[in-house]
Amino acid sequence: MKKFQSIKGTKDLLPEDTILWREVEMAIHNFMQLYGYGEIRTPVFEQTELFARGIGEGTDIVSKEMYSWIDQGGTNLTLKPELTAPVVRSYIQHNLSGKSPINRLYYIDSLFRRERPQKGRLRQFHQFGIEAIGSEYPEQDAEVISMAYKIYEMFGVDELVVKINSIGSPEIRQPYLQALRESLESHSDKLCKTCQSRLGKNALRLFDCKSESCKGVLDKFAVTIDTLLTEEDKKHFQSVLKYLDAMKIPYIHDIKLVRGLDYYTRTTFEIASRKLGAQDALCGGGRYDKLVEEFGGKPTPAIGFAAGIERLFIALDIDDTNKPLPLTDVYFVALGDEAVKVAFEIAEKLRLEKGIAVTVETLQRSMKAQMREANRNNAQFAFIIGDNEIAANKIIVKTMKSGEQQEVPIDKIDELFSTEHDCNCSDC
RNA sequence: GUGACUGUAGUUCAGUUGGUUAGAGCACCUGAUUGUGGUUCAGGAUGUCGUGGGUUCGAGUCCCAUCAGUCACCCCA
Repeated sequence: MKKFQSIKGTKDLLPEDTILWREVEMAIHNFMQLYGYGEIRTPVFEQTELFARGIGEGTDIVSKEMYSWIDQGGTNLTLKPELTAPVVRSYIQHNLSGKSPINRLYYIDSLFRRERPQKGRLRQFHQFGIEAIGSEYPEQDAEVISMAYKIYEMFGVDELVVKINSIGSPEIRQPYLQALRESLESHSDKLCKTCQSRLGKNALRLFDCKSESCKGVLDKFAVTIDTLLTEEDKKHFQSVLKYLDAMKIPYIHDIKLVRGLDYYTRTTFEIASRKLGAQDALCGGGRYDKLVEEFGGKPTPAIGFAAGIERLFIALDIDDTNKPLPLTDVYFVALGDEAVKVAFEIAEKLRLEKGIAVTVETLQRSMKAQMREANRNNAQFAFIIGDNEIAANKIIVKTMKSGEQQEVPIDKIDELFSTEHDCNCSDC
């Protein structure tokens, strides 16, 4: 018999995991609300062309990592590999610019890229992120970058490194690439093999090379982008840095920080943590002042970031020992079918009227086995009911922690919870 | 797409130069306690040794292929 298993690079989240995921998601929702950002949810798939034009045909994402197919109607569709393009599409489609000149949006979502899985990289993975659409001013950059920083601070992630750079307007991209190639042409023999091929097809990525000898060559000979920035670009960038200083956000101005997606302009940034291994970027983002126009909207400046949730978990050092326990308030130990009937009735009443989490035995197990289950479920109380108790119209209430137990008349059960009880649940 | 390493019970892992019936801790189940968990004690079940082929009298162990996982490259969150 064939055993099915989840697709390579995808993960099941079991109850022990989802408790934590929900906590993290709730924290993100609360955080975003504090900054006045509204949640946006877009469909899991879009027209392939949206990503091809938004992210860029030449990028690895579009050229080899997308899950794309032709549907029965002949439309070319793609599971979303990132969210800026869908959000911008939605922004234009629903005319959000007409409702307000500034739209602050955030999302928590699943993304799909067909890459070889490794630490901090999956084929279905999760990101949260924000898109602030409408402001060209540096204070918007500062707001977005500070939010990325503050949310990691809130989660208690340490060893944060914020890298920031300006890559200028799209107009200087081509001249810069040309200048970069020219500056390195005569030294290309000193570069590693991958860098030699990068020089031709993806020159900006040269700066990511980890080889010491390549770094040396680059430091010595490579033209950096700041030499081509316009006065306005420079002024904008300096203002962003000034705001960050004022907010006491530490950063490194990394003139080698470039981002892979075509739509970025001016400010780009990245937050990394040493905890993560080779894929050390927790989040990345930047300005994309031309994308709305590119998609047929009015010229509208924007900036955002995207943050990997799985990578956040790695940075948080979550393991089995600090995972929260599954919780219930009451485990109903029921002996015999009459007892089960009564237990169901009482359980339902407590759930509805008192908001108490009650689990009723459904395996007809021995009392010993049921008690063990109560313990495993981390129940605060075991309610024990059998023929004797039914005859006396009582149930036995055992406090698991102390081991004490008392008989309580069935019609007085809800009084146990009449005042604020010492609830087990994670919400209170 | 490329490379390295790893696949043995639910889980974490032992398993000698190839040798009979493949083990341990934890978890699970039963009992000690006829209706009382978490501690203790006694016992119990559990495996197509990832899969397929090959070498051999004999393969968990050696060889080949394949699949899966992990990490790294490329690239990205």
